[in-house]
Amino acid sequence: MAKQYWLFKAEPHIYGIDHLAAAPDKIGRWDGIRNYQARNFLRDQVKLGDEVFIYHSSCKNVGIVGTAKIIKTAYPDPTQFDPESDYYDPKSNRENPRWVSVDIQLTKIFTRLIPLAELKSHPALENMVLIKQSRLSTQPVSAQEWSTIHSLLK
DNA sequence: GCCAACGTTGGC
DNA sequence: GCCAACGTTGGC
Repeated sequence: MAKQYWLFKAEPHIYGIDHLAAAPDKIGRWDGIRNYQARNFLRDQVKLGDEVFIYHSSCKNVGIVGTAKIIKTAYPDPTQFDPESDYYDPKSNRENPRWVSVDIQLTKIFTRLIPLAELKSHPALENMVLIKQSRLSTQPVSAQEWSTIHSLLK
């Protein structure tokens, strides 16, 4: 199956591209996803080698800040079992975990943040899930959108 | 901080 | 299964 592209949202003050850049081998666990639609993408469709835009949300400068690749596909998100975690889910259990994580490795920090407003104003991006459905934290990106967004950096 | 959009919960 | 109430996301 062909490589697919994704967009993952993060609140940079909690876990953003800087955290990923500072991690050993620039590898991080993408956890804390607690929305079924977003979970289903992670669990059922995200594959090894797929590429991902990292998007910063709920902050002063919202937009795409870089890219990463999938280095480990879905496995149970350990934070759901940890009562100390903000992402603890008492209704989940180890026999039948409700939530999953994937591991990603940073591939590029963009030379500039591409603001949401710029994405919204670009005609070729008007059908992006990001723009059509604003409240989805992991979402597919088409190959054309992937390429268009990279062209904005030049 | 406001508020629109939308997901979740729970009574019936 | 419906739907009102409530909670969360996320841009501005």
